[in-house]
Amino acid sequence: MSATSPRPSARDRLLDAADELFYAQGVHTVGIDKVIEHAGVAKASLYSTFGSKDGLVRAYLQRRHDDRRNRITTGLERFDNPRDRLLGVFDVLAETAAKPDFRGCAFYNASAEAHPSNVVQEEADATRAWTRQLFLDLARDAGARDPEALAAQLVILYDGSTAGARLDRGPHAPALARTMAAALLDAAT
Amino acid sequence: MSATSPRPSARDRLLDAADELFYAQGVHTVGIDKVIEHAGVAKASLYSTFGSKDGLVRAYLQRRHDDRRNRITTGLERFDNPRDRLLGVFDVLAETAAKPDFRGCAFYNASAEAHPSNVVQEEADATRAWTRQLFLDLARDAGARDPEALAAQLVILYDGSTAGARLDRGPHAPALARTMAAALLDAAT
DNA sequence: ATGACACTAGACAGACCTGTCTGTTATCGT
DNA sequence: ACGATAACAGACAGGTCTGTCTAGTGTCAT
Repeated sequence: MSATSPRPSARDRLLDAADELFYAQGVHTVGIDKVIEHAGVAKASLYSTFGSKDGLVRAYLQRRHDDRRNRITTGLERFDNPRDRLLGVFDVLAETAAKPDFRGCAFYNASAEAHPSNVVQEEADATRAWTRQLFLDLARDAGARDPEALAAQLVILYDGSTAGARLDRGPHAPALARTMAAALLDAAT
Repeated sequence: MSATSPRPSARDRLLDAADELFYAQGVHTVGIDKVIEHAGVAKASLYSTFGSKDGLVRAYLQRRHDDRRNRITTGLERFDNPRDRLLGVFDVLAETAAKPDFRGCAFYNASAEAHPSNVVQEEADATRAWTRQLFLDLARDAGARDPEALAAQLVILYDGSTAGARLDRGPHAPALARTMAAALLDAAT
């Protein structure tokens, strides 16, 4: 066996541990010691790799952003027409929210833990801008009369059903948001 | 002058300070010492009144819940027909979100700071149930064919525009949600 | 005026936090 | 074979956190 896992680098193990712990318990609640213990890594490795806890938090959020982008874009590939692709965003959300470890939007959560850390603010803004642009592109492709207006409405449905899924613990809100989005789209084309 | 402020009790000053600090900076970030200093109160008074920090957090959330209920119900009194009253919930939200110190839903924020504290969970659930019932009553009064279904949709708009107002820092999302709610209501009666 | 009560001030214990630093081991390219 | 690199383990400093405890102050009803 040569291709079998030559043990991931300290960096990767740290990111894995950070993802799991920060998302499940909050970036502020989880201390450095818990992360390195869970990663099986020395503290010096963390600080030589990421510089500070803030650096690790930033890397965690960036990876969350990447993962989310991939999850959505690959999730939409299975659809072959613009309408389904637009609504598919809510399908993907419903799938994600159905998982037992779903805890809502990592960016909102991190941002709510305050410490007006601009690190979090920046990453949250970046992800939000991406989402808005995604809906704008999809609305255009689907032939909406006013894509900007439709996109803004879809963002509200997306945010609302994400929050609802977290607070009510289940994918009902995303499923409902999908039917609302369908009605919106039909009225807007 | 006899009726002029005989200095509020330690309890009231603690709640005022907790409200201001917890909401602005998060229940986890803000320590006991900051609260008592801001309230001008001795630490022993806090612990004899509320028992623990968790007790103070619970009282803070309960007062938030009461304030919100009052804000909404009195805010709706100015409307004289069911339709405006239903949409008025979003007007009130837009007014609240326009204030510079608005930081989103206190319950979601506190819950996002984790420590799977059931105190927070309980209070959040209570507020959510109240909101759902409010929309249900208003939908019924407005003559919706399926009040339950309409209420569920309105909750999504409410959650989404609250989150949007926080993350995008302004009352645009609530205003948009109001027009969406109007369309929903017109289609459902 | 006396005792109950609400409150103040602040020291303290014990835990936990971030970040630094020392010293050791293993792997790899040359 | 050797030096660089990456990683390990863990002690330590300095700070902050919650919660407890002692001791003193002011007010009010009896």
